[in-house]
Amino acid sequence: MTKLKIEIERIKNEEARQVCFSKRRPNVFKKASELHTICGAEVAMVVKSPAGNFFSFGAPSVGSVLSRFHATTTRKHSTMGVRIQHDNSATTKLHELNQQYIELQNQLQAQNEKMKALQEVAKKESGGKVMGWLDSKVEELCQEDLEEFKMVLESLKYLTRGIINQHFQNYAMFSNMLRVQHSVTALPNQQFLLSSEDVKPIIHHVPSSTYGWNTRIDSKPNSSDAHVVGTRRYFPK
Amino acid sequence: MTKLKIEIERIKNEEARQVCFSKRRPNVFKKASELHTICGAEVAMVVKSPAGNFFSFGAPSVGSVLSRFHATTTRKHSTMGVRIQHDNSATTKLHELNQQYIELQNQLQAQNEKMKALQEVAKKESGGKVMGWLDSKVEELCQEDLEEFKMVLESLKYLTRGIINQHFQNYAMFSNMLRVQHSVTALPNQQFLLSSEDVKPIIHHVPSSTYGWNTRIDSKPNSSDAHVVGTRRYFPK
DNA sequence: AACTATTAATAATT
DNA sequence: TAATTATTAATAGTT
Repeated sequence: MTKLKIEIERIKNEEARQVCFSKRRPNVFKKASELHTICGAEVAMVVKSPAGNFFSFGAPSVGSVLSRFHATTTRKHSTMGVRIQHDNSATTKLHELNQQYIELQNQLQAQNEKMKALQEVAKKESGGKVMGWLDSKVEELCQEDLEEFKMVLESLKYLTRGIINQHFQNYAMFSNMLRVQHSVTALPNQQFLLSSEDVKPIIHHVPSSTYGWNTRIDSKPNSSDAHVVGTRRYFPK
Repeated sequence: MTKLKIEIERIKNEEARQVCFSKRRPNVFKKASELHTICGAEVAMVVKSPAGNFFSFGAPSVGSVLSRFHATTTRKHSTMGVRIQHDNSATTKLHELNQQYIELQNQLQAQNEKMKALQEVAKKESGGKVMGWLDSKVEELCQEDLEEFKMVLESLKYLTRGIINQHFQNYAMFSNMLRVQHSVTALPNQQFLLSSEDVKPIIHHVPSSTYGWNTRIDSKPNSSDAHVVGTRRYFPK
């Protein structure tokens, strides 16, 4: 993202990782804060540093946001509703869940890989104008068949080049020549309706405490990444 | 922060505020995701949009981070409403896994529901109106069902091919009559207008670099924020 | 910890 | 609306 674009992947060197965290964390909080101030959104954020220290940010407060989030989500699914069995059954259940969990993760990972492949296709298909607006969205698209999608992209590129407009223009021109009353504007607009169902919420339990703005919660009183919130320098232009 | 530096203060115009939120929110989640992937930090984030919709992001999961945060903070701040005792590692691990498992399930479920939305579109919008699907929130549609998606793609291809064919047919007809080459650029531009309404968009993004996710959770299926999506004009190049 | 050369984010505009 | 663009903000590598 700067000086050199880096891959979004784990930094292997531990110290460098910690440094990067210390640089980035305040900015994420800052963005979250701005989202609150500028847009009026409520935000709750908890971050655990690679060193194991907790940081939190909440506006108006972590607790208020989370409790409302919890109240909203628990209506449909209750995380806590799944009772935790003790000891014997716990171990068994753990094993089961672990299997299912791994399986689900694999599915998701597979999808992510497909997405990446899609991105590759999209990048190679550079050119058309429609491609431009498709491009950004493709990054977030999930689907199965690369080849088919490629074909669609190709088709869309033709559309981009104005074939639809040319079609209507030629049609109008042709009509004029024949002295027939025809206008492109007489063509009915096409309107579409998209409807969709509500998404089932993600589940989690909700602490109810309230924290102020920018808090670091020390599990250990040490900490190299102990400083709070962004240092920012402004240079004369 | 661009074009013109703006003050960090509440945007008064409601629509503009919502627009700003829609632009900024994904970036904040992205930053949070990167903090996890690059630095190995754990992140939990809950955002309530100005319209009242909840979004969440968690890596490795909202629940796992919050429960650990909770476990840490409860020892120091006794104001916590929910107290979780982790007696043994198996039980603790089970709880975390359970939460992650449920979240993953929900994510997959959401994807299936998106698929349903896609199906609806595919069924209602036969032939030419598939463009409406493209015109709308494509980026928010992820799905599993290959067959159904194929249907949409086929329709799209059909549409495209149809228009192109018509274009060429008319062009050929016109050219034959005049026996001259002509340029469409000599004609005033016509605009082909597609519009679509999106009653209730589903949002579910999976950052490709992590197994974190963010979700919009609808607290009420009403929709004060139901809004028209995508009037799109296609211009000749 | 400070410094830029770059990339990323985004406010305003179209 | 969504795409574009002119700026500002964030930051990776360096000092």
